Amino acid sequence: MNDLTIGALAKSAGVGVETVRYYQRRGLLSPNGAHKGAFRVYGNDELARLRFIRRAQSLGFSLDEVADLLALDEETDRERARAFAQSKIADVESRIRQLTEMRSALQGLVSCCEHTEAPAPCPILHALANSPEPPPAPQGKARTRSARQAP
Amino acid sequence: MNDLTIGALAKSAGVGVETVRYYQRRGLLSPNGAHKGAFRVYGNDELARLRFIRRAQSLGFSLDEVADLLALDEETDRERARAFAQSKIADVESRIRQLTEMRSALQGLVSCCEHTEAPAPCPILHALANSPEPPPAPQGKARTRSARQAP
DNA sequence: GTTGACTCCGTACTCGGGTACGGGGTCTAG
DNA sequence: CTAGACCCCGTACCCGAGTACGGAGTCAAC
Repeated sequence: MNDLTIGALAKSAGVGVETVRYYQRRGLLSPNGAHKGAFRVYGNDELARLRFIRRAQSLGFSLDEVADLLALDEETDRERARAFAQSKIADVESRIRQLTEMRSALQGLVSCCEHTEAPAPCPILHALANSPEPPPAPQGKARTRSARQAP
Repeated sequence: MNDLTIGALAKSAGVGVETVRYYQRRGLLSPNGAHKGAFRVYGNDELARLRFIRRAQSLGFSLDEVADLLALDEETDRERARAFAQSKIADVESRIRQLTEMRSALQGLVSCCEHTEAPAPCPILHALANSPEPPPAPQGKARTRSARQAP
């Protein structure tokens, strides 16, 4: 049974110590368990759980959703898990559609810009200033952070 | 010259009053201008500017980027505007790629689930618990708020 | 002349997923 | 036995784009 300190656990899962502690605060990992001396030690089960969290996250599940996933039972909750995944697919697809629309609007502006002659006002800025389109909905950014650790 | 109060301006652009004031604080709209009595009045130029902001935002530009766009000159900054739009396209495309990967991973899980017989443990939860994949990078959500106003 | 809707201004809070900091305690190698 | 690395715990802060709230002033209509 390999006993990991929080630092070793974090490193094995590719996250920071603070992140582990944050997951504990959120209730995704249990904060009380075996101690060796004054320090808590973590086993393979907890490492697996931590990796589960990261995998689910990388598939687009929020930490709240990950908590729900963790509460499912591998034996009896197949239906629920599948429904969950399917609704997440729908979710992802709608975000893809939105982005695709944004891209084509932007491409429209750029190609318009490329086809107008030099001494004309910028068609992109002009379109932004005067476009007849209704201003629909802005959207947040999907920032992608990568590797943590090792400063 | 139609003079709008802040509330009328906001409504014409489909945003909330607080949003207008927020843009003023961010320097996207000027906070000092004509007054009629004790209240500030806004003209068509300011309405146009506000709509510009929303349109750019809906194309994926952050408010900081919108500020840069607003600083461009329609006559002399065509190059810059086009480069800006092009880099935003690249941006959007990379988000699309990410989401597409997420979708196919999810679809893999679901179809695997559909092809295994009933009395087996849930393949989705199982995969999340044991997948060999390296846990790469999670990603933030592109939440899409829509119309504001009208509570 | 008062009611109700609106404006002004400032500060503080929201959400999500962490990161940073600081003062202590502890563990281990040299 | 001491230095340096690590742990514990709590609190506060970051980002982006707003939203909420509260007190005070003001305006238009009835």
